[in-house]
Amino acid sequence: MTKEEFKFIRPGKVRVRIAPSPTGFLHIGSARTALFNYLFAKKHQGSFILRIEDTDIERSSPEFEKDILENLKWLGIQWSEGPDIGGEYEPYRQSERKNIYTKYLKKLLDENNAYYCFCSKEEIEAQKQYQMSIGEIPGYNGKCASLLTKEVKKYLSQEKESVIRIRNPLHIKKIVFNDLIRGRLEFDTGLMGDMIIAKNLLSPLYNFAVVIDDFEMKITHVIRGEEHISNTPKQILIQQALGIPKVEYTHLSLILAPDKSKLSKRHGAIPVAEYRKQGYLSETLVNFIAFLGWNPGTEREIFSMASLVKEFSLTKVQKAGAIFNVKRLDYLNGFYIRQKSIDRLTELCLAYFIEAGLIIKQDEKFKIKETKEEISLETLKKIISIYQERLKKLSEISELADFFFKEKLNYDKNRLIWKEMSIQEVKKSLLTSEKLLAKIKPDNWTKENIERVLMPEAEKAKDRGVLLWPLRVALTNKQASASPFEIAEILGKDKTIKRIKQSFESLCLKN
RNA sequence: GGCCCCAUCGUCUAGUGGUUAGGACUCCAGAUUUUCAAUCUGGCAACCGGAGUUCGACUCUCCGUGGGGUCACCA
Repeated sequence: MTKEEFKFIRPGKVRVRIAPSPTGFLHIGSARTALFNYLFAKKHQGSFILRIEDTDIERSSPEFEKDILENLKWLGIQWSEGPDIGGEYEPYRQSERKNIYTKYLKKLLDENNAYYCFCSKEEIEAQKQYQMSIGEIPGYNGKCASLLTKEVKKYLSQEKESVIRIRNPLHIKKIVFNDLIRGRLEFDTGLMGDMIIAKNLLSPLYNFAVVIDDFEMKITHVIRGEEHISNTPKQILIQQALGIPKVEYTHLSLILAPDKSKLSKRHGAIPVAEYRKQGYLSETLVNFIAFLGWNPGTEREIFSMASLVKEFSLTKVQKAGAIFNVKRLDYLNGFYIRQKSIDRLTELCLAYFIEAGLIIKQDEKFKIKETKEEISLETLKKIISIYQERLKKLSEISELADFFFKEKLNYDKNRLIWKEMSIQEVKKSLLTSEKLLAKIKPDNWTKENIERVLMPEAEKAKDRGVLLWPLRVALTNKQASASPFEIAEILGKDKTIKRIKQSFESLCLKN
């Protein structure tokens, strides 16, 4: 822990939260904010709270909330508090806390720190236009600020449309707070008009609900995206009107699209669920996201969640926004795939085979979809193991290994040809392979034996590819693949011989 | 436009007054290899500009420039 950070932290007392609104899927940006909050909490043995900010009923949806919860859990970012539902915690929801906001709203109104405003939207808009036209800063002019109680009551009883505004205390000229990443930040309150904090007693608006909740939930540190910097003075103003303590604010730089704009719904903000579907591992995403704007200051770059917790420090977070670099993500994912045990990797990959319609699962057994022939888990493991170090994303496995599950391959004649070989030479090469392989007894059909039989023959030519390339393509019909010995072993003697014959025949066809 | 934030290789970054400016990804070359990966070795590549402070600035200050955020009865 750095000295600066220490000033603000009492171990065990830290309480942080993430407060997503369920108006979209969990994307990388909010996942990172969640992760940093989580790491900070764990690092200081504190609490990490999930609060769903669904005060905007129009835009919120349970579908999004479900997505947020699921993917947070998948990433291993587990909240440590909330209504208990049998060993698990529900998140807090603002929609379930309305009476709390009402209480504080009434208090503010009673103490005359807030007031009803009956100005129409049109009126406000016109005023704004006018202010801008004469070069003034737009802001509410305070027309309703001095309404008599009698008048307010009258309008209210008439059900005249209204909102609740907070009174901007004139004696406060400047709002200053210390951002753990950015240092001292200062704002001029003169620039802020009396802001609307609620549509009515039952419908608080964002800035108000946040302040109340952070206070009620005893949040010590608010760690959120940079887009909230300008909300912070507003929230501090509300705290002061309410007479409640300030909390520590820290603003994380944004994750940027390749054009340096903010990652947004229409520009590259890919849902976490989508990465998951493509076959990125959660440990990849966690490691990757953590390093977007943070770095332990050493040269180590591979970190599990546990080691991240150990090393994490807010003060080491970069101030500038970071561009999301997919190439690096892929590299990391390849790394983590290579670390997986073959059992676990198989488990993960099977779903992709099934989804691609290559295999089906019936009564706990796997069958090749095309032939209904059973395929053992052992065989599937072998298939996956030979592609383990080639995989960048799990989803690639079905494309890479599809030939294991197909009866006939549509050979590309040219692909069977190695370098400058003629068709005749390719045919001869295939014949040689077939002849040699036929001699191997089925019981001895292992990759070692296959290699032992073929290699001496391949060595005879100055270029091993003369024998091995046509064979490999005969077995796979692919430009690139694992070694023919490994593939032949998995395919079995019969299928191997059959494929060599099929490819030979394809060479005999005109075009 | 107002207010605010930011600025080291193409990208993610280390660096807190004196360094051959380090690492990782990408890219390139070599080794290995039937192919593609993986792996190993090597290479290309950066302090936004200008003033100041200082014996000395990537580092501190100011001014530019550039990029970004935000200006709702959304969150």
